[in-house]
Amino acid sequence: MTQDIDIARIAALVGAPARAAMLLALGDGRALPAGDLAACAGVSAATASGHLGALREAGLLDIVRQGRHRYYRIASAQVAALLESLLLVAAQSPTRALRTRVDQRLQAGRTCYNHLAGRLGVALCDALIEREALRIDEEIAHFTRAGVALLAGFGLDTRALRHRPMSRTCIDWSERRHHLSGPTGVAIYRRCLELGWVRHHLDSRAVSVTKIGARGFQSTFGLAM
Amino acid sequence: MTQDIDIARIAALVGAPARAAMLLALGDGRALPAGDLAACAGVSAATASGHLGALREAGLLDIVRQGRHRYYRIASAQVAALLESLLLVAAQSPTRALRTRVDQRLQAGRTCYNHLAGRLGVALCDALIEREALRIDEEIAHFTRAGVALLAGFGLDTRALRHRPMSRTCIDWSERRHHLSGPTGVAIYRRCLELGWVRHHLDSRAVSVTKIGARGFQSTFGLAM
DNA sequence: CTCACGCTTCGGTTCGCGCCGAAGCATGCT
DNA sequence: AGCATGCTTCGGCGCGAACCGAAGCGTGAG
Repeated sequence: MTQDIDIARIAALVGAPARAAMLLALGDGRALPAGDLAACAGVSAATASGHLGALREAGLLDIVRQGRHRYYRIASAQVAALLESLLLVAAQSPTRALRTRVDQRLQAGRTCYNHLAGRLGVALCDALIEREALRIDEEIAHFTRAGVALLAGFGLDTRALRHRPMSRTCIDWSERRHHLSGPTGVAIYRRCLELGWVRHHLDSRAVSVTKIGARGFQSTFGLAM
Repeated sequence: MTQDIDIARIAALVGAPARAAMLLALGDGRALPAGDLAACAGVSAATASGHLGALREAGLLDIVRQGRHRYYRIASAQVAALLESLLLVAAQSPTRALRTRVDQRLQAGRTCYNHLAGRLGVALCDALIEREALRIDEEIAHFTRAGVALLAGFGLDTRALRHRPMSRTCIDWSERRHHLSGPTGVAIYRRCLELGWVRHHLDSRAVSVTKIGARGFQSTFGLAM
Protein backbone atom coordinates (compact mmCIF):
# COMPACT_ATOMS: atom_id res chain seq x y z
CA MET A 1 0.00 0.00 0.00
CA THR A 2 1.62 3.11 -1.15
CA GLN A 3 -0.27 5.31 1.21
CA ASP A 4 1.19 3.63 4.27
CA ILE A 5 4.54 5.07 3.51
CA ASP A 6 2.96 8.40 2.64
CA ILE A 7 1.46 8.94 6.03
CA ALA A 8 4.52 7.43 7.66
CA ARG A 9 6.68 9.96 5.87
CA ILE A 10 4.59 12.84 7.15
CA ALA A 11 4.35 11.44 10.65
CA ALA A 12 8.07 10.75 10.82
CA LEU A 13 8.68 14.33 9.81
CA VAL A 14 6.72 15.53 12.80
CA GLY A 15 8.16 12.76 14.92
CA ALA A 16 11.56 14.28 15.54
CA PRO A 17 11.47 16.47 18.68
CA ALA A 18 13.32 19.33 17.00
CA ARG A 19 10.90 19.48 14.09
CA ALA A 20 7.92 19.09 16.40
CA ALA A 21 9.11 22.06 18.44
CA MET A 22 9.42 24.17 15.31
CA LEU A 23 5.99 23.23 14.01
CA LEU A 24 4.46 23.92 17.38
CA ALA A 25 6.13 27.32 17.53
CA LEU A 26 4.53 28.08 14.18
CA GLY A 27 1.26 26.49 15.21
CA ASP A 28 -0.76 29.67 15.27
CA GLY A 29 0.12 30.70 11.76
CA ARG A 30 2.83 33.25 12.39
CA ALA A 31 5.94 33.32 10.26
CA LEU A 32 9.28 33.04 12.05
CA PRO A 33 12.85 33.24 10.78
CA ALA A 34 15.04 30.15 10.76
CA GLY A 35 17.25 31.43 13.57
CA ASP A 36 14.37 31.76 15.98
CA LEU A 37 13.13 28.33 15.10
CA ALA A 38 16.58 26.92 15.71
CA ALA A 39 16.52 28.46 19.18
CA CYS A 40 13.00 27.17 19.77
CA ALA A 41 14.10 23.67 18.94
CA GLY A 42 17.35 23.97 20.83
CA VAL A 43 19.51 22.96 17.86
CA SER A 44 22.21 24.60 15.78
CA ALA A 45 21.40 26.70 12.74
CA ALA A 46 22.78 23.99 10.50
CA THR A 47 20.51 21.34 11.93
CA ALA A 48 17.51 23.64 11.87
CA SER A 49 18.13 24.50 8.25
CA GLY A 50 18.08 20.84 7.31
CA HIS A 51 14.85 20.26 9.19
CA LEU A 52 13.16 23.31 7.70
CA GLY A 53 14.19 22.26 4.22
CA ALA A 54 12.68 18.84 4.72
CA LEU A 55 9.45 20.27 6.09
CA ARG A 56 9.21 22.67 3.19
CA GLU A 57 9.86 19.98 0.63
CA ALA A 58 7.09 17.86 2.08
CA GLY A 59 4.71 20.79 1.80
CA LEU A 60 4.24 21.27 5.52
CA LEU A 61 5.93 24.66 5.59
CA ASP A 62 5.92 27.73 3.38
CA ILE A 63 8.72 30.17 3.02
CA VAL A 64 8.37 33.94 2.81
CA ARG A 65 11.44 35.89 1.80
CA GLN A 66 11.59 39.33 3.27
CA GLY A 67 14.77 41.35 3.32
CA ARG A 68 17.62 39.22 4.44
CA HIS A 69 15.38 37.02 6.50
CA ARG A 70 13.51 33.96 5.37
CA TYR A 71 10.35 33.50 7.33
CA TYR A 72 8.81 30.09 7.63
CA ARG A 73 5.18 29.38 8.36
CA ILE A 74 2.67 26.54 8.34
CA ALA A 75 1.68 25.85 4.75
CA SER A 76 -2.00 25.07 5.15
CA ALA A 77 -4.90 24.77 7.54
CA GLN A 78 -4.71 20.98 7.14
CA VAL A 79 -1.25 20.94 8.60
CA ALA A 80 -2.43 23.04 11.53
CA ALA A 81 -5.30 20.61 12.00
CA LEU A 82 -2.85 17.75 12.03
CA LEU A 83 -0.92 19.42 14.83
CA GLU A 84 -4.12 19.93 16.79
CA SER A 85 -4.96 16.26 16.35
CA LEU A 86 -1.56 15.30 17.66
CA LEU A 87 -1.91 17.57 20.66
CA LEU A 88 -5.25 16.01 21.44
CA VAL A 89 -3.94 12.46 21.25
CA ALA A 90 -0.79 13.36 23.15
CA ALA A 91 -2.89 14.97 25.88
CA GLN A 92 -4.83 11.79 26.51
CA SER A 93 -1.82 9.51 26.25
CA PRO A 94 -1.31 7.72 29.56
CA THR A 95 2.29 8.82 30.04
CA ARG A 96 1.06 12.36 29.75
CA ALA A 97 -0.76 12.17 33.07
CA LEU A 98 2.52 12.16 34.98
CA ARG A 99 3.49 15.47 33.51
CA THR A 100 0.27 17.32 34.05
CA ARG A 101 1.25 18.58 37.46
CA VAL A 102 4.45 20.06 36.12
CA ASP A 103 2.57 21.67 33.26
CA GLN A 104 0.28 23.54 35.60
CA ARG A 105 3.28 25.05 37.29
CA LEU A 106 4.68 25.95 33.90
CA GLN A 107 1.54 27.75 32.90
CA ALA A 108 1.99 30.37 35.60
CA GLY A 109 5.39 31.59 34.55
CA ARG A 110 8.11 30.04 32.51
CA THR A 111 10.72 30.71 29.92
CA CYS A 112 10.19 30.00 26.28
CA TYR A 113 13.80 29.66 25.20
CA ASN A 114 15.24 32.55 27.14
CA HIS A 115 12.30 34.87 27.24
CA LEU A 116 9.32 35.07 29.56
CA ALA A 117 6.21 33.16 28.65
CA GLY A 118 3.23 31.68 30.42
CA ARG A 119 0.78 33.94 32.25
CA LEU A 120 3.62 36.20 33.38
CA GLY A 121 4.96 36.76 29.88
CA VAL A 122 1.53 37.44 28.45
CA ALA A 123 0.59 39.81 31.27
CA LEU A 124 3.80 41.76 30.85
CA CYS A 125 3.20 42.14 27.14
CA ASP A 126 -0.36 43.29 27.77
CA ALA A 127 0.78 45.84 30.35
CA LEU A 128 3.35 47.29 27.96
CA ILE A 129 0.76 47.66 25.24
CA GLU A 130 -1.74 49.26 27.60
CA ARG A 131 0.82 51.81 28.75
CA GLU A 132 1.58 52.52 25.10
CA ALA A 133 5.15 51.43 25.55
CA LEU A 134 4.75 48.80 22.87
CA ARG A 135 2.90 48.60 19.59
CA ILE A 136 2.32 45.53 17.49
CA ASP A 137 2.13 46.01 13.74
CA GLU A 138 1.94 43.06 11.45
CA GLU A 139 2.93 40.71 14.22
CA ILE A 140 6.16 42.56 14.80
CA ALA A 141 6.52 44.50 18.02
CA HIS A 142 7.95 48.01 18.17
CA PHE A 143 8.75 49.95 21.29
CA THR A 144 7.47 53.51 21.32
CA ARG A 145 9.54 56.43 22.52
CA ALA A 146 7.79 56.04 25.87
CA GLY A 147 8.63 52.37 25.79
CA VAL A 148 12.32 53.01 25.23
CA ALA A 149 12.29 55.38 28.20
CA LEU A 150 10.49 52.81 30.28
CA LEU A 151 13.07 50.16 29.47
CA ALA A 152 15.88 52.63 30.23
CA GLY A 153 14.36 53.17 33.67
CA PHE A 154 14.25 49.39 34.00
CA GLY A 155 17.97 49.33 33.32
CA LEU A 156 17.99 48.23 29.73
CA ASP A 157 19.90 50.14 27.11
CA THR A 158 17.89 49.51 24.00
CA ARG A 159 20.66 50.91 21.83
CA ALA A 160 22.67 47.82 22.66
CA LEU A 161 19.99 45.80 20.96
CA ARG A 162 20.66 46.72 17.39
CA HIS A 163 18.73 43.90 15.79
CA ARG A 164 15.83 44.72 13.62
CA PRO A 165 13.06 43.89 14.30
CA MET A 166 14.00 44.70 17.83
CA SER A 167 11.51 42.33 19.23
CA ARG A 168 9.05 39.79 18.10
CA THR A 169 5.92 38.34 19.44
CA CYS A 170 5.44 34.69 20.17
CA ILE A 171 2.14 33.00 20.84
CA ASP A 172 2.07 31.16 24.14
CA TRP A 173 0.72 27.65 23.82
CA SER A 174 -1.01 27.62 27.18
CA GLU A 175 -2.45 31.11 26.98
CA ARG A 176 -2.85 31.38 23.22
CA ARG A 177 -1.76 35.00 23.52
CA HIS A 178 1.20 37.15 22.56
CA HIS A 179 4.30 37.62 24.63
CA LEU A 180 7.67 39.21 23.91
CA SER A 181 10.41 37.20 22.35
CA GLY A 182 13.44 38.08 20.26
CA PRO A 183 16.52 39.84 21.56
CA THR A 184 14.50 42.37 23.55
CA GLY A 185 12.47 39.62 25.14
CA VAL A 186 15.64 37.83 26.10
CA ALA A 187 17.20 41.01 27.48
CA ILE A 188 14.13 41.73 29.61
CA TYR A 189 14.25 38.25 31.05
CA ARG A 190 17.97 38.55 31.85
CA ARG A 191 17.40 41.87 33.56
CA CYS A 192 14.59 40.35 35.62
CA LEU A 193 17.01 37.67 36.80
CA GLU A 194 19.71 40.28 37.62
CA LEU A 195 17.25 42.29 39.66
CA GLY A 196 16.09 39.18 41.47
CA TRP A 197 12.53 39.69 40.30
CA VAL A 198 12.12 36.15 39.11
CA ARG A 199 13.77 32.93 40.10
CA HIS A 200 14.58 30.11 37.79
CA HIS A 201 13.91 26.50 38.74
CA LEU A 202 16.73 24.28 37.67
CA ASP A 203 14.74 21.19 36.89
CA SER A 204 12.44 22.78 34.38
CA ARG A 205 11.67 25.97 32.54
CA ALA A 206 9.33 27.21 35.22
CA VAL A 207 10.02 30.58 36.81
CA SER A 208 8.43 32.17 39.86
CA VAL A 209 8.11 35.81 40.81
CA THR A 210 9.83 36.91 44.03
CA LYS A 211 8.39 39.42 46.50
CA ILE A 212 10.77 42.06 45.22
CA GLY A 213 9.72 41.13 41.73
CA ALA A 214 6.04 41.55 42.47
CA ARG A 215 6.70 45.11 43.67
CA GLY A 216 9.01 45.78 40.75
CA PHE A 217 6.59 44.59 38.07
CA GLN A 218 3.90 46.67 39.78
CA SER A 219 5.84 49.94 40.01
CA THR A 220 7.77 49.75 36.75
CA PHE A 221 5.25 48.21 34.39
CA GLY A 222 1.96 48.71 36.23
CA LEU A 223 1.57 44.98 36.38
CA ALA A 224 -0.61 43.74 39.24
CA MET A 225 0.35 40.26 40.32
CA MET B 1 8.52 22.62 26.31
CA THR B 2 7.37 19.31 27.48
CA GLN B 3 4.58 19.03 24.96
CA ASP B 4 6.98 19.17 22.06
CA ILE B 5 8.31 15.80 22.96
CA ASP B 6 4.79 14.56 23.66
CA ILE B 7 3.54 15.15 20.17
CA ALA B 8 6.88 14.06 18.76
CA ARG B 9 6.53 10.77 20.62
CA ILE B 10 3.09 10.16 19.15
CA ALA B 11 4.09 11.24 15.68
CA ALA B 12 7.24 9.13 15.72
CA LEU B 13 5.10 6.16 16.71
CA VAL B 14 3.03 6.62 13.56
CA GLY B 15 6.14 7.54 11.61
CA ALA B 16 7.49 4.04 11.12
CA PRO B 17 6.06 2.47 7.94
CA ALA B 18 5.27 -0.82 9.66
CA ARG B 19 3.30 0.84 12.43
CA ALA B 20 1.57 3.15 9.97
CA ALA B 21 0.43 0.15 7.94
CA MET B 22 -0.99 -1.50 11.05
CA LEU B 23 -2.83 1.62 12.16
CA LEU B 24 -4.21 2.11 8.68
CA ALA B 25 -5.44 -1.48 8.58
CA LEU B 26 -7.27 -0.81 11.82
CA GLY B 27 -8.42 2.59 10.64
CA ASP B 28 -12.10 1.76 10.38
CA GLY B 29 -12.40 0.49 13.93
CA ARG B 30 -12.20 -3.24 13.37
CA ALA B 31 -10.16 -5.43 15.70
CA LEU B 32 -7.48 -7.63 14.12
CA PRO B 33 -5.15 -10.24 15.61
CA ALA B 34 -1.41 -9.57 15.79
CA GLY B 35 -0.60 -12.10 13.10
CA ASP B 36 -2.76 -10.40 10.51
CA LEU B 37 -1.29 -7.05 11.39
CA ALA B 38 2.20 -8.47 10.99
CA ALA B 39 1.24 -9.64 7.50
CA CYS B 40 -0.32 -6.26 6.71
CA ALA B 41 2.88 -4.51 7.68
CA GLY B 42 5.07 -7.07 5.98
CA VAL B 43 7.16 -7.78 9.07
CA SER B 44 7.84 -10.76 11.28
CA ALA B 45 5.65 -11.61 14.24
CA ALA B 46 8.42 -10.57 16.59
CA THR B 47 8.70 -7.13 15.08
CA ALA B 48 4.95 -6.67 14.96
CA SER B 49 4.62 -7.63 18.58
CA GLY B 50 7.08 -4.96 19.59
CA HIS B 51 5.27 -2.34 17.56
CA LEU B 52 1.88 -3.29 18.88
CA GLY B 53 3.15 -3.19 22.44
CA ALA B 54 4.51 0.29 21.93
CA LEU B 55 1.28 1.51 20.33
CA ARG B 56 -0.73 0.03 23.17
CA GLU B 57 1.48 1.56 25.83
CA ALA B 58 1.08 4.97 24.24
CA GLY B 59 -2.69 4.56 24.31
CA LEU B 60 -3.15 4.45 20.56
CA LEU B 61 -4.34 0.85 20.52
CA ASP B 62 -6.63 -1.25 22.68
CA ILE B 63 -6.39 -4.96 23.14
CA VAL B 64 -9.35 -7.34 23.22
CA ARG B 65 -8.67 -10.88 24.35
CA GLN B 66 -10.90 -13.45 22.79
CA GLY B 67 -10.10 -17.12 22.83
CA ARG B 68 -6.50 -17.68 22.01
CA HIS B 69 -6.33 -14.57 19.90
CA ARG B 70 -5.54 -11.09 21.01
CA TYR B 71 -7.33 -8.57 18.88
CA TYR B 72 -5.99 -5.07 18.55
CA ARG B 73 -8.02 -2.04 17.64
CA ILE B 74 -7.80 1.74 17.56
CA ALA B 75 -8.23 3.02 21.10
CA SER B 76 -10.27 6.14 20.51
CA ALA B 77 -11.99 8.33 17.96
CA GLN B 78 -9.23 10.90 18.45
CA VAL B 79 -6.65 8.45 17.19
CA ALA B 80 -8.81 7.73 14.16
CA ALA B 81 -9.12 11.47 13.57
CA LEU B 82 -5.37 11.77 13.75
CA LEU B 83 -5.02 9.16 11.02
CA GLU B 84 -7.53 11.01 8.88
CA SER B 85 -5.56 14.21 9.35
CA LEU B 86 -2.41 12.48 8.27
CA LEU B 87 -4.09 11.04 5.20
CA LEU B 88 -5.30 14.49 4.25
CA VAL B 89 -1.89 16.09 4.60
CA ALA B 90 -0.18 13.19 2.85
CA ALA B 91 -2.66 13.47 -0.03
CA GLN B 92 -1.74 17.06 -0.70
CA SER B 93 1.96 16.58 -0.19
CA PRO B 94 3.80 17.38 -3.43
CA THR B 95 5.58 14.04 -3.68
CA ARG B 96 2.22 12.37 -3.62
CA ALA B 97 1.35 13.61 -7.10
CA LEU B 98 3.86 11.25 -8.69
CA ARG B 99 2.14 8.25 -7.27
CA THR B 100 -1.41 9.10 -8.23
CA ARG B 101 -1.26 7.37 -11.59
CA VAL B 102 -0.13 4.14 -10.01
CA ASP B 103 -2.84 4.38 -7.41
CA GLN B 104 -5.55 4.51 -10.02
CA ARG B 105 -4.34 1.24 -11.46
CA LEU B 106 -4.23 -0.26 -8.00
CA GLN B 107 -7.77 0.78 -7.26
CA ALA B 108 -9.16 -1.53 -9.94
CA GLY B 109 -7.79 -4.77 -8.59
CA ARG B 110 -4.90 -5.57 -6.34
CA THR B 111 -3.78 -7.80 -3.55
CA CYS B 112 -3.86 -6.73 0.05
CA TYR B 113 -1.18 -9.06 1.38
CA ASN B 114 -2.23 -12.19 -0.41
CA HIS B 115 -5.91 -11.63 -0.75
CA LEU B 116 -7.93 -9.73 -3.30
CA ALA B 117 -8.72 -6.10 -2.66
CA GLY B 118 -9.56 -3.05 -4.69
CA ARG B 119 -12.76 -2.92 -6.69
CA LEU B 120 -12.42 -6.58 -7.61
CA GLY B 121 -12.12 -7.75 -4.00
CA VAL B 122 -15.02 -5.62 -2.89
CA ALA B 123 -17.24 -6.72 -5.77
CA LEU B 124 -16.49 -10.39 -5.10
CA CYS B 125 -17.41 -9.98 -1.46
CA ASP B 126 -20.64 -8.19 -2.39
CA ALA B 127 -21.57 -10.92 -4.85
CA LEU B 128 -21.03 -13.64 -2.27
CA ILE B 129 -23.23 -11.85 0.22
CA GLU B 130 -25.93 -11.26 -2.35
CA ARG B 131 -26.01 -14.94 -3.28
CA GLU B 132 -26.26 -15.76 0.42
CA ALA B 133 -22.99 -17.63 0.30
CA LEU B 134 -21.51 -15.38 2.93
CA ARG B 135 -22.83 -13.70 6.04
CA ILE B 136 -21.09 -11.06 8.08
CA ASP B 137 -21.83 -11.02 11.80
CA GLU B 138 -19.96 -8.76 14.11
CA GLU B 139 -17.41 -8.02 11.42
CA ILE B 140 -16.51 -11.67 11.11
CA ALA B 141 -17.45 -13.45 7.94
CA HIS B 142 -19.04 -16.90 7.89
CA PHE B 143 -19.71 -19.00 4.84
CA THR B 144 -23.20 -20.49 4.68
CA ARG B 145 -23.87 -24.06 3.65
CA ALA B 146 -24.56 -22.72 0.16
CA GLY B 147 -21.31 -20.83 0.32
CA VAL B 148 -19.30 -23.92 1.20
CA ALA B 149 -20.89 -25.70 -1.78
CA LEU B 150 -20.09 -22.75 -3.99
CA LEU B 151 -16.45 -22.79 -2.96
CA ALA B 152 -16.32 -26.56 -3.47
CA GLY B 153 -17.52 -26.01 -7.03
CA PHE B 154 -14.82 -23.37 -7.35
CA GLY B 155 -12.29 -26.00 -6.36
CA LEU B 156 -11.69 -25.04 -2.78
CA ASP B 157 -11.97 -27.58 0.01
CA THR B 158 -13.05 -25.50 2.93
CA ARG B 159 -12.36 -28.33 5.35
CA ALA B 160 -8.69 -27.75 4.73
CA LEU B 161 -9.10 -24.30 6.16
CA ARG B 162 -9.56 -25.19 9.78
CA HIS B 163 -8.89 -21.77 11.23
CA ARG B 164 -11.57 -20.07 13.16
CA PRO B 165 -12.80 -17.56 12.22
CA MET B 166 -12.54 -19.02 8.76
CA SER B 167 -12.42 -15.67 7.13
CA ARG B 168 -12.30 -12.09 8.03
CA THR B 169 -13.26 -8.87 6.44
CA CYS B 170 -10.88 -6.10 5.70
CA ILE B 171 -11.85 -2.58 4.78
CA ASP B 172 -10.36 -1.48 1.52
CA TRP B 173 -8.72 1.92 1.72
CA SER B 174 -9.69 3.03 -1.73
CA GLU B 175 -13.23 1.67 -1.71
CA ARG B 176 -13.96 2.01 2.00
CA ARG B 177 -15.83 -1.26 1.76
CA HIS B 178 -15.42 -4.83 2.97
CA HIS B 179 -13.53 -7.52 1.16
CA LEU B 180 -12.44 -11.01 2.16
CA SER B 181 -9.19 -11.56 3.96
CA GLY B 182 -7.90 -14.24 6.30
CA PRO B 183 -7.03 -17.78 5.26
CA THR B 184 -10.12 -18.14 3.10
CA GLY B 185 -9.40 -14.88 1.35
CA VAL B 186 -5.87 -16.03 0.67
CA ALA B 187 -7.07 -19.42 -0.60
CA ILE B 188 -9.53 -17.80 -2.97
CA TYR B 189 -6.83 -15.58 -4.39
CA ARG B 190 -4.47 -18.55 -4.87
CA ARG B 191 -7.18 -20.48 -6.63
CA CYS B 192 -7.87 -17.54 -8.92
CA LEU B 193 -4.21 -17.54 -9.89
CA GLU B 194 -4.24 -21.32 -10.47
CA LEU B 195 -7.24 -21.01 -12.73
CA GLY B 196 -5.66 -18.15 -14.60
CA TRP B 197 -8.52 -15.85 -13.76
CA VAL B 198 -6.29 -13.07 -12.60
CA ARG B 199 -2.74 -12.12 -13.44
CA HIS B 200 -0.29 -10.64 -11.06
CA HIS B 201 1.96 -7.74 -12.04
CA LEU B 202 5.45 -8.18 -10.77
CA ASP B 203 6.24 -4.56 -10.16
CA SER B 204 3.36 -3.82 -7.83
CA ARG B 205 0.44 -5.32 -6.06
CA ALA B 206 -1.89 -4.64 -8.93
CA VAL B 207 -3.76 -7.56 -10.48
CA SER B 208 -5.84 -7.68 -13.64
CA VAL B 209 -8.66 -9.99 -14.64
CA THR B 210 -8.11 -12.20 -17.70
CA LYS B 211 -10.76 -13.01 -20.27
CA ILE B 212 -11.16 -16.47 -18.82
CA GLY B 213 -11.39 -14.86 -15.42
CA ALA B 214 -14.15 -12.52 -16.49
CA ARG B 215 -16.23 -15.49 -17.62
CA GLY B 216 -15.35 -17.48 -14.53
CA PHE B 217 -16.26 -14.75 -12.06
CA GLN B 218 -19.52 -14.33 -13.98
CA SER B 219 -20.56 -17.97 -14.07
CA THR B 220 -19.32 -19.06 -10.67
CA PHE B 221 -20.04 -16.03 -8.50
CA GLY B 222 -22.52 -14.11 -10.63
CA LEU B 223 -20.06 -11.27 -10.81
CA ALA B 224 -20.49 -8.97 -13.80
CA MET B 225 -17.23 -7.37 -14.81
C1' DC C 1 33.59 48.47 -1.52
C1' DT C 2 33.82 45.90 2.47
C1' DC C 3 32.08 43.93 6.33
C1' DA C 4 28.57 41.60 9.08
C1' DC C 5 24.86 38.79 9.43
C1' DG C 6 21.54 35.05 8.39
C1' DC C 7 21.04 31.02 6.17
C1' DT C 8 22.41 26.89 3.63
C1' DT C 9 25.55 23.11 2.19
C1' DC C 10 29.07 19.63 3.18
C1' DG C 11 31.53 16.03 5.71
C1' DG C 12 31.86 13.09 9.43
C1' DT C 13 30.43 11.09 13.88
C1' DT C 14 27.33 9.03 16.97
C1' DC C 15 23.31 6.99 18.57
C1' DG C 16 18.72 5.21 18.34
C1' DC C 17 15.60 2.04 16.49
C1' DG C 18 13.65 -1.21 13.25
C1' DC C 19 14.48 -5.72 12.02
C1' DC C 20 15.02 -10.80 12.50
C1' DG C 21 15.85 -15.71 14.55
C1' DA C 22 15.53 -18.34 18.43
C1' DA C 23 13.80 -19.33 22.71
C1' DG C 24 10.00 -18.90 26.16
C1' DC C 25 5.15 -18.67 27.59
C1' DA C 26 0.25 -19.29 27.32
C1' DT C 27 -3.88 -21.13 25.39
C1' DG C 28 -6.82 -24.43 23.32
C1' DC C 29 -7.30 -28.53 20.42
C1' DT C 30 -6.84 -33.72 20.21
C1' DA D 1 -1.34 -35.43 28.90
C1' DG D 2 0.86 -33.83 24.83
C1' DC D 3 1.19 -31.15 20.87
C1' DA D 4 0.33 -27.27 17.90
C1' DT D 5 -0.47 -22.48 17.46
C1' DG D 6 -0.21 -17.56 18.41
C1' DC D 7 2.16 -14.19 20.68
C1' DT D 8 5.91 -12.15 23.40
C1' DT D 9 10.76 -11.55 25.05
C1' DC D 10 15.75 -11.51 24.27
C1' DG D 11 20.12 -10.69 21.94
C1' DG D 12 22.44 -8.90 18.26
C1' DC D 13 22.96 -6.71 13.79
C1' DG D 14 22.84 -2.86 10.47
C1' DC D 15 20.80 1.12 8.44
C1' DG D 16 19.41 5.65 8.69
C1' DA D 17 18.97 10.00 10.63
C1' DA D 18 19.95 13.77 13.83
C1' DC D 19 23.50 16.48 15.13
C1' DC D 20 27.51 19.73 14.93
C1' DG D 21 31.58 22.65 13.08
C1' DA D 22 33.33 24.74 9.30
C1' DA D 23 33.03 26.65 4.92
C1' DG D 24 30.25 28.93 1.20
C1' DC D 25 26.72 32.19 -0.53
C1' DG D 26 23.68 36.08 -0.83
C1' DT D 27 21.80 40.28 1.12
C1' DG D 28 21.72 44.61 3.50
C1' DA D 29 24.42 48.08 6.39
C1' DG D 30 28.26 51.20 6.96
